[in-house]
Amino acid sequence: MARTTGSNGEETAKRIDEVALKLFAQKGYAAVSMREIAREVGVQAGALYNYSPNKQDLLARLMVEHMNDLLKAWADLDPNAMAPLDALKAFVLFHIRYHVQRPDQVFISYMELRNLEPENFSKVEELRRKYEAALKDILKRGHDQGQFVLEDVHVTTMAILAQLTGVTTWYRAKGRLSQQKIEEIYTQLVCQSVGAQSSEEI
Amino acid sequence: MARTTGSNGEETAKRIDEVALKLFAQKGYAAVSMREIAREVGVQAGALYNYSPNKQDLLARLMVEHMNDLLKAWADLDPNAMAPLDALKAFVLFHIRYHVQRPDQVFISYMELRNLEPENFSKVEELRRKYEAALKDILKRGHDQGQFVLEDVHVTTMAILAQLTGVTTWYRAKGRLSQQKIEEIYTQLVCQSVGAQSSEEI
DNA sequence: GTCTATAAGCGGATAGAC
DNA sequence: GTCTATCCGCTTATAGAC
Repeated sequence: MARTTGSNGEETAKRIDEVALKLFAQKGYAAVSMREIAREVGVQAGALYNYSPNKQDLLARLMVEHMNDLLKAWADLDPNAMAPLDALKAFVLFHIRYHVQRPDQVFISYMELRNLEPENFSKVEELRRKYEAALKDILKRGHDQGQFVLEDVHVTTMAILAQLTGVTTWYRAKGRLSQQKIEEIYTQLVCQSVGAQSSEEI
Repeated sequence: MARTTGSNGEETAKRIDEVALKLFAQKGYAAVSMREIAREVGVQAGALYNYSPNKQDLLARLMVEHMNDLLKAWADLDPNAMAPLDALKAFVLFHIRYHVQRPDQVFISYMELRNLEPENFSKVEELRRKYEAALKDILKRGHDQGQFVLEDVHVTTMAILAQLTGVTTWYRAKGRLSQQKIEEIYTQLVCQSVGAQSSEEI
């Protein structure tokens, strides 16, 4: 079993993150032991501590990195240049596609918040708020310009986010509906929910 | 500390459920120990096993009882007698009010599913599907009668449920908005999302 | 960078006294 | 019905050899 020769730090680091992510998403942070992660990576438990000072840091790092990636990916679309309705549609598509491609990252970043120690919680929460603000800005712009019919920007933001994030709980690649079809359904649903047309004026 | 005299089985049973529910919701099932539950109840850990054969059963019982209560409460409203739009509004109000009154029960019944052993999971899942079917039936009736504009009954059901359940993640009794105001916002949002008017024809 | 070995403690669960 | 005491496996994390 000992494979000191041929060991490869970078490869191990990558595998630890992959394995930890998968197991945390599957069973929950508290239910997964460092030994279990190590076993699946193919190293002994002690070796994990070359990459994270402790279990908590491993979780926090996964979550922070995910949130940063998410924010960057959204910012790369340059959404501020879009009209509110276009931006809203872009957000719906972006959010669903991001979920479908990285279900585990998205899942733990919502589910494992309560297992973060206060300091780490604050970091992740700040990034989460930034992501929420992305949708909030779109709704605010659309509301201010009279294009969206909604009662409260904040509540509507939270409602739409919960709705979109919920896709992870039931989406399966081999399911009844194609991903594209699901995107269409959600686009229509969200546009309708803010009183806008999803597919007119093409 | 020993208080054998004056012990009271029924009272203890109730307190165990209350405490376990609170702690499971706060920290997650796997992160809560039987000792911690016992401490908060005011008994020794061994005493808990007079009420549940093991920790898993304690969780499963809380979840099954909650789902049964939820289904009964909804059925008591006699929703089948209502027109689709009225039934949809009733569902929105019911779901939000139920969440706000029993946030912990609702929370664990969604979050702790993955910590249930297969047999218990099946039981809870069946009850969950029944609850989902309640909303699904409303949407189907409204769609069949041409009152709702929606692409897919199942996906729309899951989307609305996720949206409504999401209220627990941010609702606070002392928050900016009254519960009634939040109910209004969600009613409008949901009605709009299925292409129906929330407040016309009164 | 990884291993083995181990520290130090907490986990679920049980037995038997009262 | 509750307590005390206990079994024993598993937990995170560290130390030091290679």
